[in-house]
Amino acid sequence: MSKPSLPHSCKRSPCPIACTLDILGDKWTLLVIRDLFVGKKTYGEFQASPEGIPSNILADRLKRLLEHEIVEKTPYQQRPVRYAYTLTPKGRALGNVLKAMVQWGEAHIPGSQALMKR
Amino acid sequence: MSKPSLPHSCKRSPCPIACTLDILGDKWTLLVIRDLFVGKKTYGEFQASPEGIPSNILADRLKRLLEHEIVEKTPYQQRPVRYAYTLTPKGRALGNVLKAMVQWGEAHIPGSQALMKR
DNA sequence: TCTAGTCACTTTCAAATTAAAAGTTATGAG
DNA sequence: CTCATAACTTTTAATTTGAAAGTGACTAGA
Repeated sequence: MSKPSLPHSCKRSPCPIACTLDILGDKWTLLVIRDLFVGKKTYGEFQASPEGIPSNILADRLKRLLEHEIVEKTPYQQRPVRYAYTLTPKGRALGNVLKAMVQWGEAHIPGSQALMKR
Repeated sequence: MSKPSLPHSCKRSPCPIACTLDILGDKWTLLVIRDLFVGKKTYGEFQASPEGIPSNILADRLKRLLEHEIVEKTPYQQRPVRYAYTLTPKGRALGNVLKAMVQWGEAHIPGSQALMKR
């Protein structure tokens, strides 16, 4: 017994950065979370964002975020049933990550400009 | 003339989060930057990190980080020539992004524990 | 000189992921 | 019926990733 089998989500190492990237280290996940932060709630609204996330990727990412309890899904109407996604406290805690990225992007990437309020 | 052609690095939209993710939105890039923050400098040191980045991916990411002037490469010896990578000011400015990820990971991912100093 | 070893990559190729587009399901409106 | 909408799912091709082996420039040792 050499590898002590990392608990839970930590797939590669116990480093919190590696663990975080195992969940949201890709091109799309944090954009969905950004959308939730600015008040978007539905599948259609996420799809309508200017970056144009592919539909299958969106479905996959929402599923992962649900599994990790970063977002919640509740029906906002019956017949036909339609869903609203919202951030959990765990998801809202990602605000600082987004904020740091906004700051870095605005300071260092020419042409980037904040759309996010706050 | 409908699409005003986004300047420079902004591939998908002018949102600073999207622009930032265009550069470092993947599973490995921020781990290399983490390594640089803790003082690792050489290709071999990056490869030796516990997550085990594949060699071709490491080469690709270092190239991208050089292109974006997030890291610099300088020979630290001749005959045979060997290189040291270091963060530029632009790269060091990513400290807040890493810090936010460490905080979130430690608070929300069971089993994750900081290895990074400060 | 021959052999082994180190470092910093590069190449190869199979497997996994992503992207684009079209299709599905449930339902209401006309 | 037929059309429209929201929320997905499926299909298929293209791209990216990962694992492993290979390369080039040397150095040190037998």
